[in-house]
Amino acid sequence: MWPGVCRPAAAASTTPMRWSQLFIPTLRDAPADAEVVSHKLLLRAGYVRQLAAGFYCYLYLAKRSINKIEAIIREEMNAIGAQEIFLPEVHPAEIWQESGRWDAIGDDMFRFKDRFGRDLCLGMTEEEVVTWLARGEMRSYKQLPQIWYQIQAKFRDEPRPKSGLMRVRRFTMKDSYSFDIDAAGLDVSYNKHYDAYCRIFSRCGLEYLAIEAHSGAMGGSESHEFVVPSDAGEDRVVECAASGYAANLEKAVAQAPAPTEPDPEGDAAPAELATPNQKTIAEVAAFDGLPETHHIKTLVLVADGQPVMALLRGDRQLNETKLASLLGANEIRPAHPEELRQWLGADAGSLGPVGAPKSMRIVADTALEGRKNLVAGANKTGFHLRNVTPGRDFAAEFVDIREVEEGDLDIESGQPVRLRKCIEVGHIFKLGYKYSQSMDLRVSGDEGKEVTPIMGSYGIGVERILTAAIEQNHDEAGMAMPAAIAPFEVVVTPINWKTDEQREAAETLYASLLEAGVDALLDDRAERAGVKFNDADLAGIPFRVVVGKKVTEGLVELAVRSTRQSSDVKIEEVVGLLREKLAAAKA
RNA sequence: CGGGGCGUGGCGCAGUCUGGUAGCGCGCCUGCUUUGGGAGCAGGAAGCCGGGGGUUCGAAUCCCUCCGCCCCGACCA
Repeated sequence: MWPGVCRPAAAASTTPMRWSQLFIPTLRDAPADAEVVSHKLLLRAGYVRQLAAGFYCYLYLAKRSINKIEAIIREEMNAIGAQEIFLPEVHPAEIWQESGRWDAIGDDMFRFKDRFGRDLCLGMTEEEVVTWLARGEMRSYKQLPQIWYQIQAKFRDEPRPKSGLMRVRRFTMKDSYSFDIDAAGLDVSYNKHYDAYCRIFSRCGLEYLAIEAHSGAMGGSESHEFVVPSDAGEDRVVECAASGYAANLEKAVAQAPAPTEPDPEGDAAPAELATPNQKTIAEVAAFDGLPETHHIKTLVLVADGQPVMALLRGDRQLNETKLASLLGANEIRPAHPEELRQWLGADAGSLGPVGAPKSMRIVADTALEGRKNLVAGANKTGFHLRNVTPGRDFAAEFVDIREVEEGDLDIESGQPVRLRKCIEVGHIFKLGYKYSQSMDLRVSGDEGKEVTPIMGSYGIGVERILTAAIEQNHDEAGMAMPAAIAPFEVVVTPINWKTDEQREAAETLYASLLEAGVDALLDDRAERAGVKFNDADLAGIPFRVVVGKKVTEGLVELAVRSTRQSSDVKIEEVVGLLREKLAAAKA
């Protein structure tokens, strides 16, 4: 009854790696609700199943792949002297209240109460916990620097989970935290992470970019994101091949092309122009016959309760992130129509800086600096003003608040930049003193005085590496996983399991692969060849050794998943050849 | 949270408009044949049609309501 019992004894020790015994539920058709490639393939290849929106079960293949990713991360983290720890995923509200994030974060945090009514949350990240830990135990500058890391589940109550494992509510993160005595020390810890991250993503077989990033709600100064270019990504990255500049669109800077025509000459005072029902820049430009670049786009926003006027050249878009960081605002929203009428006496579409209340802060994009005789709203519904000259007719702070667009010119090289969608796989932050200060972490310094350590925090999304690897390596047949993170390195596929020579040769070959340290799988199913080939291709196993008729001549076939090339190889040479190919693929 | 779509065996879908007690393909199980890219034949198992309420002699189908999932947007370390 038990198949294993009547099999040759040699096979008994490795039973779990026989395909016939594994639970790999491959699907011929992709479930209808999967949209992006990696999501479809993860489902079809039997890697994952969804439990609920944003919550996934990782089946055997996914788990093996994730284990390999984690092993690479551990090796590289250990190599920079980071110490692995493991923290609770449930946190008491108190520590988050101390840092101020209990209130700052909002609905993204899963919160609940225990039986006694105490407030708890599921960890989204663990700055508070490590700071609490350090505060209790760290006494002296002599104990610094420290780098602690863990690989742990993280929870975020995403408003819209999507795209398979790309944006989920429970995921695995490698998060690390550094404590240093001063900024120079933080630079060292930060750079160690930067280098380790480069090695990790390379070893995982990803084509990635390290880009300048916005530090967002994390606080802190410098920040880099590690991203993988892919259309399935959600981050937009500005890149200049000539200079090597790369930055998240949220903070990217570039030079906007010059206005399409020179500014009109003359120094006439602003003059009213009736523009009935002409609201958008495009409408007004069509109406007055001037190019969009000769118009001032006026946006009124409310930043943490304070009204702010943002001015842009007509053809440009506001970058809210830039504006928010300039203002130091947590929350920014467009002003309501009633507010506009109250503050400026006009409706959206006719707003402008001339005659705006003195109390209103006005921020103008640098692309408006030095311009003259432009068109702006008159703060009178249905009217605009001609001959508006910044500096003369209104005062403003000139700051770069515009969003970079494809084709804008790189600051350094002057070459056009390009915009690419990317998947964020890692992010590193110089936190500064945000947590050590708010949570009273101090150690004694070398002169006996207390010193506040400076911190950094560093994250890697483990499942995002898997997702990005699939997005970057697939074809019609399925995944073509990088060897370093594929669930198995090699699959041995006998064409006809009932043929004694093929079965025995496959068993022997499989055993010697295992002995040689190759992570191999034996496809011992009584399926037809096509089924086995298709499943192996779907699952993305990098190398396949086919044991067919030619085995009687001492030949097997070696197929490479990524190139879909195959060739006959002498059976006694396969193991050595595979070891070479694997070493090369994982280098 | 706004807009759109979908919920019928494991997967993909039809049936809903026009009410009559559920069907197709793939997969699964058994047997025989077959065996180098998702085999053929024969037989078989499997669905309270997302939940609740209502209308009706009768509801997958009509009405009300709730829930879930996907997509676009908002949001997002």
